[in-house]
This record gives sequence, structure tokens and C-alpha cells, in this order.
Amino acid sequence: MTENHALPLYVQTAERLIREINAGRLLDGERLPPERDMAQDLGISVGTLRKALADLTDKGMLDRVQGSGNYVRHSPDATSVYAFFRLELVDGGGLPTATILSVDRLEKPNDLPDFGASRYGFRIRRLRRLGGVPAAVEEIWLDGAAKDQLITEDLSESLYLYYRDQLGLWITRAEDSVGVGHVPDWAPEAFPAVPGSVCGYVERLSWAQTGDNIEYSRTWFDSDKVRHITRMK
Amino acid sequence: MTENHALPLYVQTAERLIREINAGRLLDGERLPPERDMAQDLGISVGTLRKALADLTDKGMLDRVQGSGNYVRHSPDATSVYAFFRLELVDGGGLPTATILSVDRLEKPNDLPDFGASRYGFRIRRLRRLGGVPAAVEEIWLDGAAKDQLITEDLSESLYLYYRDQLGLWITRAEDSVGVGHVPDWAPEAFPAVPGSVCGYVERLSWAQTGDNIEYSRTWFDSDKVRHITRMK
DNA sequence: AGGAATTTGTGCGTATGTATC
DNA sequence: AGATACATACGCACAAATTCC
Repeated sequence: MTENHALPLYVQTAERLIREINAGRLLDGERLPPERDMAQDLGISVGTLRKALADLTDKGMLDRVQGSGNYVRHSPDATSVYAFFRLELVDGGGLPTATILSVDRLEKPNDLPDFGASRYGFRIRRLRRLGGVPAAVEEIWLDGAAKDQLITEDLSESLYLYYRDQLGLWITRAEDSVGVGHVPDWAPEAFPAVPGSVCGYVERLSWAQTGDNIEYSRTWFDSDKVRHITRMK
Repeated sequence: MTENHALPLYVQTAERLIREINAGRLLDGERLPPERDMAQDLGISVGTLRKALADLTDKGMLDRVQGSGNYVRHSPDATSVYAFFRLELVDGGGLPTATILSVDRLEKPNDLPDFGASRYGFRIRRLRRLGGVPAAVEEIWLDGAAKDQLITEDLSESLYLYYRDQLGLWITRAEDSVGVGHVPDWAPEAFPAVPGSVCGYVERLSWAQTGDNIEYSRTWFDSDKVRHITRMK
């Protein structure tokens, strides 16, 4: 009995191309070789390659132009659903940055929803800024199974990039639940809203390409300055 | 010169199946015939049919189960982006209903964002319930160019169905902006939150399949009972 | 301007794998 | 275990859009 646990060839191919693009070996705007040539180089049929390319197109990482060619689109976050879920200043604009407040490995508290396989999780608390202005405080729970240790210095400004580059995980599905909350008591003084006061509140569950539900996060945002935006197509 | 203005066969096939489903000739949960049989009936190849079925799956109108069959899913709004943007009771469950409070044709006020072509718009105010419980009040602005007149009796519970069946428009893109607001002074007494008190707030811009930005809406929801949910894949 | 070459899009057929019944 | 049905993969022919000479 010859069991085949490998992913379908077109999925492997799509992921391979995504890695090439993310690693910068395929640049933004670059035109790929003709499909027939690519397929031959990869040792697969044109149809299989086309299915992989269609996947990338869906993800917004590729433009396919009949009669012309396939063109790479590599905007920094086009690969993530986070491109569609984000905080924005009411006035618009403002570069996002984040300061880590704390990182701890803890047993998951009971008030967290079920997510991930481990009893433990990493709790990351951050202060997020938009254009330098403190905009939100955030508590992220990363499932303990994702990594043994997590060192503050390792974490990049973008957790998405950290997941992808250090853990080999990327978020492909997310579910947001938005309402009104109260600023948590651990919010730093830099955050203008007083602990306990009313503010916007987002809960998010995120799933990686593996299908695992690896992350749960809560964000409290200053509703006077910030909006939570979603675009759907 | 014989120009061919027809859409691709797989698109025609997908649209044909969508019409069959919307017309109720294919019922929810119904299993389609095997792909080979269907393809033969339709006079097309299996590959072409599969492409059409994949389209329907993307749209959430079909479940494809290997080894079993293709199953129709006909939830009333599965075809709309509104399937992904919605209010839910914190406790879960609850059928959505809506009561029209007022319908007026007005000049668009200045505090509305730019949307649609007309100077005028229809303002629809509704009280929305979930499982009978008043959950939100809503003000919807439909661009005046969409219709000459709008009669309260014409409006169905689901504005989405009204747009689709009466106006020939369906929403294919939307952008939500969520924050904290204050209950408007026109909120009916049935709505439990007091006018002026703090509540959840959603602004939405919606685009039809024509590419036109036809609708702008504002929703104030009772944050104690209701959450605004978004799912993204 | 126009035609040839290139490149992706569409459509068909077939063989084999894998999940379900 | 066998039959059924969808999933994957390959290859080919022609159409349509673009590019280049």
C-alpha cells in the first residue's frame, strides 16, 4: 500500500512561488516566464501550474494578462487577510508601529475561547501607534504549540512577518467580532484613554494555512481617533 | 469577421446554475447529479462543468464532497457579501428581522460621504431585531439614481433581496468602519438603549456589481447584546 | 498600418488517486 | 470489498489579447 501524505502538486507549487516572492527572489512587477517554460522547468504540466497561478491571483499576489504574461504583485501585506482587517486613523493615513509591553508563556485562562492544541499560550501585550499616535492596546495569545520559546527581541514590529519568517505560518482566515469594551487596567500611560473608560473593542480568531487556529487576540482602541476597517470583495 | 460576444461557457454554466438555485428549482441541501451525467446533459465537458461548480463553491452556494456529491446551499444571502458582515447576538443564534421606521427621498446631507451619482437619496430607517430582540437601529441611504420612487410596502425584510429582485442590483463589495457611537435621537422606544448613550457603531459603503457605489449605511447597535462579526478567508 | 509571433484563456478528453457509500 | 463520485494531473487544440517587427 503506497499512501500519499503529500499536498497536491498545485498547492506545493503555489506555496513554492509564494516563498519565492516573499523571499524577494521574485520582485514586484516582475514578469514570470511563459507558462509552458515554467511548467517544464518545474517538471509539471501547464494545467497544474495554471491552477497554482490562479491561487496566487486569488491571493492578490499575481496579475495575469492574456497575451502578455504573469506579473508579480508584492505589496508587503497583500498576502495576509490583515490587509483587509485593520485600524485606521479617522483622519486617514499614519504608519503603523507597535511597542511590545510584555511577553509571557502562561497557561491559557478560562475566559479565552477554545483555540489551538496546547494548554499553554504566549501572551503578548503591545501598544500600537498610527503615525506615532498611540491608537490601541492589544493582547495577543499565540498557541503554545507554535513554538517552545518566544524572546521579545525576536519579535518584529509586524507579528505577521514573525509568524511567516520565523514560524513558517501565515494567516489565511480570520474572524473578527467588534463591539464596545473598557480599557484594560494594564494599559500604559501613553495610551490616552483612562483604564476602565469606554472604547472600541475587537476580538479576533486567526487560522494559519495549516488550518490550525493558532491565535486569539483582543484589541482595545481609542474610538475618538481610530476606526476598525474591513474591506470585502 | 465573426466576433464572439458570448461569455465563456463555464461562466454561462455557473450563471445558469445560480439562476436555477435562486428560482428554487434546485433546493437547499439537494444533491446534484454526478458530474459526468450533468456534463452530458448540459452538452459540455466535465472539466468545464467543474470550473463552473468551483465558482459556485467560491460563492458559498455549493458544497462539494469528494466521494459523495455536490450539494446545493441556498441560504437567502449566501450570494452577498452581507453573509460575511453581520450582527450576531453575543449568546449566538436568533433570526434577523427588520421593521421599517421611515422612508424618505431627500437631498443628501453634507455629513454623508461621497457616494452615488445623484444629489438625492432615499433614507430608510429601520429597527433590526435578532430573535425578536431589538438589536440595532439603522439608517440606510440608497442613491437616488437607483430608482425614481420607493414605496414602503415594496421593501422586503431583506433589503438585499429587494435590490436584487426589484432593482437588478446586488452588492459585491463593501467597506465597513466600526467604532463607538451614540444612539440617535430618532431611535424608537423599543430600542432599549437611551438616545445619546454609548453604543457600537458601523458605517458601511456598498458597491453593486455594476461597480457603482450605491449605498451608504449607519448602524447603531446595542453592544451589550450584539456583536458585529466579520469572517474573512 | 498590418501581419506574424508570443502568451494566456477556454474547452475537451483521459487516466489515476482518494474519499464515501 | 466493491461501486460510485469527486480530486488531481496530464496533454492537446484552438481562441483571444498583446507585443513586436
